[in-house]
Amino acid sequence: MYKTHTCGELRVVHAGQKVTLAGWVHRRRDHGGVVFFDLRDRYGIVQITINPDVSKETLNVVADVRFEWVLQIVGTVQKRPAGMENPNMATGEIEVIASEINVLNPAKTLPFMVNNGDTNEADENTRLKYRYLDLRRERMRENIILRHRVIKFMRDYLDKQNFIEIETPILFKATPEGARDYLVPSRVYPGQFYALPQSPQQLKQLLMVAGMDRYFQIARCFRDEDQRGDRQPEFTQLDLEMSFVHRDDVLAMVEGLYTAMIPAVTPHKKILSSPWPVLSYTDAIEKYGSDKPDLRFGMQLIDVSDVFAKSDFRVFQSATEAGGVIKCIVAPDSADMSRREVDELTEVAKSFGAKGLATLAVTAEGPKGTAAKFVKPEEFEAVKSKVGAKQGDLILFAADQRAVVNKVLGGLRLVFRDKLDLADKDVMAFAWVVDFPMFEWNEEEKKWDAAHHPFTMPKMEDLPKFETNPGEIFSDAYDMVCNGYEMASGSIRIHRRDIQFKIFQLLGLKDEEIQLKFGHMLEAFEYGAPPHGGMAPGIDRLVMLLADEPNIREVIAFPKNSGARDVMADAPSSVEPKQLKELHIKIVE
RNA sequence: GGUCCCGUGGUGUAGCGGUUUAACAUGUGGCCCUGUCAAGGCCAAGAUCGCGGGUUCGAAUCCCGUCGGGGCCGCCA
Repeated sequence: MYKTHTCGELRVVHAGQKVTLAGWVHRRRDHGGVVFFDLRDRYGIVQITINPDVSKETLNVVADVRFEWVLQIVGTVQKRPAGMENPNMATGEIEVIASEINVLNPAKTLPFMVNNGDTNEADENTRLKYRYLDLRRERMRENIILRHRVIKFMRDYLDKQNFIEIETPILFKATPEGARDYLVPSRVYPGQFYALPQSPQQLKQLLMVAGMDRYFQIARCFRDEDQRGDRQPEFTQLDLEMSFVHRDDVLAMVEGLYTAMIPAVTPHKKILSSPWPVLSYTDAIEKYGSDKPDLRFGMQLIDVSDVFAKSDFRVFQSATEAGGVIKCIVAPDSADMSRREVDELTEVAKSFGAKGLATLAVTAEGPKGTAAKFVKPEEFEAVKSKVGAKQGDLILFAADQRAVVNKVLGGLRLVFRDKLDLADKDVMAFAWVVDFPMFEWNEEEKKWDAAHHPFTMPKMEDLPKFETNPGEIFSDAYDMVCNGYEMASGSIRIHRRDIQFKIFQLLGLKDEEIQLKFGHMLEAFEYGAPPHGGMAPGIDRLVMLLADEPNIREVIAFPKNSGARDVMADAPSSVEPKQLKELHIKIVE
């Protein structure tokens, strides 16, 4: 070993000991005669003191030393002289008086500073290009360590619950449904491809058929879709599956895991309510305008169609006549919002599909806002009392088809959350959303899509609707949500061949196609498949929330940028013609 | 695919039609300094303002295009 101790562990009890340390030069303070520098490793920072009275030689060595040089120090731990302690440092009561310094490796001038906390943070592309330097920063190091603790806790907890960790293949089979696959060409079979798994869904179900009973995996998943702050081309899920369970058994298991984990890994985070609230999908959409509601604050959507049933306001009239609804949210203390701010909100509303945005400000002089002159006094009073608006509040209306109204107001609700700082970042508002529709109508392709995935068990009592109205079939799917993010998604699965076959047919797959793509699943269900279900909590998003980070790139060691590029290694990149030839691939310009 | 925002020394910002030879901080180089901890002091180097075109007597500044980055919508079984 190059060292006897880590930089973070030395305390007064070590005083008098001769130690050897190795690490990076975090800062240096050169007084000409005496020189201090802070040596850093993963475990902390310690002050090294070069005193010419102790060793003239070390002073010469250290003259050239700059930021991020890698040094080995031999020295003696000393309690600092009275008044020289640094209470801001864990090791601030001691210092190491160097007797010998070895330069293990010098460093060029850095493209950005790694020792200045979050001030002057470099452009993200620069950080990603030099990710190995970026990861030296305290914030990144803490995020990566937190991520490790989360995964370690999950492994230990699930192990105690009789789960076993099983690896599944990364090279698997393309699926026609769902996200775009990342394909891997086969050298051995010209024109054929593996696909990287969008999730180990099929494999974990087959492990249940195999009698493994309780499976989990820290699973990498790949989806070739456009990026977001909370979406990467490859991401990590805690994939798990259980046999002989009903929905509530799965929920209880995962809720138990998270309820135990949060205080253990991030004691400062508070879980809003325990047990977690359970919302139906329909309730979530109607009350919060989202299937992943942020429950840290109110501002629920309120249906005021009845209040404006006889309204003279054209916008309201035409919405109700077309079979739509009028709903609103109440923004507290926002009546004095400027015209410009309201215009901005209107733009936001339009981006979610609204044709416009009507507002009513409750002021001392009566109603103000874009809808004020169209609303009768009795309507104003009625809506005020129905939504509980008080003076100073701003009521925002959306009038359109129900789905549009919910989406628009749901979006605006989150804008006000951020604008008015309504949500405490240290609160984790976990909840379950249950009873999802089984299918969604795909208007573009004029066919039914699976709302969750095609292996989800429909509600048994809805089975007769297969022939009549598939849109009214609900499923045993469930989501875990927290603070406006979908944190996990799962379902009770189909374990019967006949039901599974029917689902595929309804999704528009031809019989031969079903056999070709999913024959292995159907066949497996004929050899004694147990009832089973599971879910897959996202690890990146969870760590992002726990670390108070604004996007998941900050909790992934080597993430892609929003264009799905690795800017450090510069991938994807061209390959040698020889490689292409072996893979039987020709590039078409 | 659509839309909005951002590109100024190595890094982070200011400047937003004319005393700007583009300012400040930090970093870099040099000198001074034996108790600092974001050490301090003095000096110096370092940016044709992403790129291309246009408007103008004059463009970092206004307009158009393009490239790069980020957010949102679509997409994400």
